Amino acid sequence: MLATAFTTAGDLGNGRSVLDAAAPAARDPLDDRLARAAPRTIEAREHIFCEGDRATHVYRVEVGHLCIYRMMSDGRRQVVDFAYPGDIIGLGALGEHGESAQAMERTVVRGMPLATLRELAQTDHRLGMKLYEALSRELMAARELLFTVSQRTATERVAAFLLALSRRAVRRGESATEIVLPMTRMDIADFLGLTIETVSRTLTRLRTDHVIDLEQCILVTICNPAALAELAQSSGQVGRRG
Amino acid sequence: MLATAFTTAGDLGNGRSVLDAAAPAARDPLDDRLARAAPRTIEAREHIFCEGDRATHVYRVEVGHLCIYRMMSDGRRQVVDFAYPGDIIGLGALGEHGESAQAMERTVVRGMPLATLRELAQTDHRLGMKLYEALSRELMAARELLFTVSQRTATERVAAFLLALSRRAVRRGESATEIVLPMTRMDIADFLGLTIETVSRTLTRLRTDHVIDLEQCILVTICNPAALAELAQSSGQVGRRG
DNA sequence: AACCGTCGTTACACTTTCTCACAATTCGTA
DNA sequence: TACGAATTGTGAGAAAGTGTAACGACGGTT
Repeated sequence: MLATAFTTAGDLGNGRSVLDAAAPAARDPLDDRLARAAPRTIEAREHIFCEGDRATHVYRVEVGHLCIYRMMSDGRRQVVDFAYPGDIIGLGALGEHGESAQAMERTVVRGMPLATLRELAQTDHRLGMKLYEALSRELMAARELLFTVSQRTATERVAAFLLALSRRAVRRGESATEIVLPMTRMDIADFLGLTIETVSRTLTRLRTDHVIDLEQCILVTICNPAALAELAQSSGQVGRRG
Repeated sequence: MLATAFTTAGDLGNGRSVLDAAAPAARDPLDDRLARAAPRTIEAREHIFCEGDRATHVYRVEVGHLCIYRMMSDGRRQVVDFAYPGDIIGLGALGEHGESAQAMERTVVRGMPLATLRELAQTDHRLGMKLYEALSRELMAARELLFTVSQRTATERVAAFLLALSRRAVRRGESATEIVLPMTRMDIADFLGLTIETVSRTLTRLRTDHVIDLEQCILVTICNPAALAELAQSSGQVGRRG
């Protein structure tokens, strides 16, 4: 499912998608191989791999959700991405992993040894290109997130985040307006470069403004997608060059 | 020079370097090819390519400096990287460029058509791997910058930025303490997610604290590298989890 | 069922950074 | 060399987001 491995981060943007075109539904050697791989179950809060671990496999998420993050020595954390079913993780690692991958709930993945992947890529140039493209897409996603975190206000970030999850849900054939947040407020905060309080406050304000509805902290209903999109773009102006 | 194409962004971190090991000085087919390519001169403020342009070449900087950035519809800008001599740019682009590349002064690059690159990569797997690695390194760099912008204070960001430039200068055989800033304050601000005023103020404070010395806005002398490194790590604490 | 720990929400004081205004400096050009 | 334009530096007030703390809701355990 490389073609569908768009990341949350990549979707934070303004809808522009450099690489959207030409996503062939053709059989994928990586897909085939992964389908035959043995599934592996990770319990909630456990890690598939950690920062600094030797990179041995790439994984595809089958069931559940993962949080991909990096830690700083003083405890500050940057969530780099959330992995959903169909997403491939561990692609960028050379030698050792630069991030940790933690299951947010009980999660099932299928893994494929890097050595095998390398062999396959050498014989099948199409696969090689696909890997390159997937990595390139991750780079785009990282820069999109960088943009969001660096230039946007708290409201814009949260709104963009919800819209990203919405688009992603649609891509999986789920509802665009009923969004499940499998991650904690802390995860969201560390993803968007905010504090949990600000995330909470912002979500509350979106609710009182009737842009979204919140149930049990986990289920978000987008009541006013247009307003949400508006907020994601330019909040109440902001930015010296607004 | 793929092996030396570490980016400013990638150096912002705490010195950890996932990929430092095994940088073979061996002949590189990409290098060979680029060395034979015709040089192209770009005047100050002109672009090699712009966001949305069809990606046709990868380029290696020979002389001068480039600013790689993305624009948002409302004018906000995110500088993604600064390219120095030896750096390769345009690697991640698939189809069309996701960023613009602007010369900060008169700059010379050598370009290589993507088609040629693709051909070479198909026959030479070593090159294919190198390209993949270079892209992976760019991803790491992007995430490092994300971390910096997302989690660090203004002082930490500026300090980390100066240290990154210093390391980079060393790598090119230049002085570690005498740093030239070929970019404007605006470029730095848009790189670090700050305003020019904050960048200016922060630099001034570093100077009054005798951590650095400033001459002509462009030449920075690091007087106290240890203090600068200290500031880059954890400023005066800050961060709820400090 | 009561307890405990975790997570999320809310309020308020506080800090950092931003915005705006203007002075000083630098650079390019005449 | 002098001028004008652009860039950079500085200060004061405003705004956004943070830190702290208290409280409530939820889920698992005994």
